[in-house]
Amino acid sequence: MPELPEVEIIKRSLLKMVIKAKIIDIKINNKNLRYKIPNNFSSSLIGEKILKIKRRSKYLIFCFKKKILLVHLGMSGKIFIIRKNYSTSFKKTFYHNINILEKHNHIYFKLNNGFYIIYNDVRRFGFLKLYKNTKIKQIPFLSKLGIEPFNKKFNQKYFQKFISDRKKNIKNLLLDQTFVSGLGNIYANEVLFESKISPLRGCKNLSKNEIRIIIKNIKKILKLSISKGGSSIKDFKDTKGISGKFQQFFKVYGRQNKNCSRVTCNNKIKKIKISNRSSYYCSECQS
DNA sequence: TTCTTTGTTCCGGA
DNA sequence: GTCCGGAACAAAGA
Repeated sequence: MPELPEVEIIKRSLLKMVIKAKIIDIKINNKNLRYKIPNNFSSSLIGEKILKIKRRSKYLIFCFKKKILLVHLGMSGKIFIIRKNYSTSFKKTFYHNINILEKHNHIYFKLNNGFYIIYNDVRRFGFLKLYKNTKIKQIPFLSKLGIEPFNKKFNQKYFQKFISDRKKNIKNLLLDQTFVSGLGNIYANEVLFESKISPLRGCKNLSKNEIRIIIKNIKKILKLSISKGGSSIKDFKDTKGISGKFQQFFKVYGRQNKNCSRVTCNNKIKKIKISNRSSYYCSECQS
């Protein structure tokens, strides 16, 4: 699932390979993503040069001269950068030895530097939206977002001020994108495990030290994941290889009934639902 | 056929 | 007015 670290890795790959390139053709196989791709999508983008690529939370932002393309990968969205002759079928293409199923390649961007950008999405919960003559801060999806976790202003003072009149539990607080933007369910679980805090704790009852630890671990785990993801992409061997690498990294997510990752603990990881989202935690280590 | 998965939005109740 | 959580939504695989 693409969360902030995965999106950051994709952005870095794109920066290396397609920055300053011009879009010379677009092929749309399926318009029905989260939001339907409008009819003028291709004609609006063909001829445009990719001037900047940014990330905000889990959103990718492609900047053109007077247009912005906003991309959200949803649950299963992927972006492939590939060098391929347009006349050849993509059906049997391998990318880092991953077989790309043409069935789920919804949009191809052909660039003037020999590369294609492919938007692939099995579940089609992701979306691409084009904005004309709009500033990044004015885009509705981005204007409501809270602070980025790596921002220095995401600190103790900010945290304490935000929770002063909140009744939420800490798990829901971490998922609240107006509080901090970019944490998803997986990393919220991992951060709380690392911080030894129960996901059910009311955020108002957290001590100063616990808040300090949570902030530290958010930054630490996201950074670690970016470094792991970056290196593991190189090592991907096949689809099994991917899940293996990711599972290796998770200490609590998806580990219900398995032993707690802390060697000093003999407890089993519990799985509960908090606000309809799966929460994994150790009832011994996290309180 | 039903359940699960995600981020986002909407809505009713407090 | 604002906060909170539940439900709905998108699609597909198990």
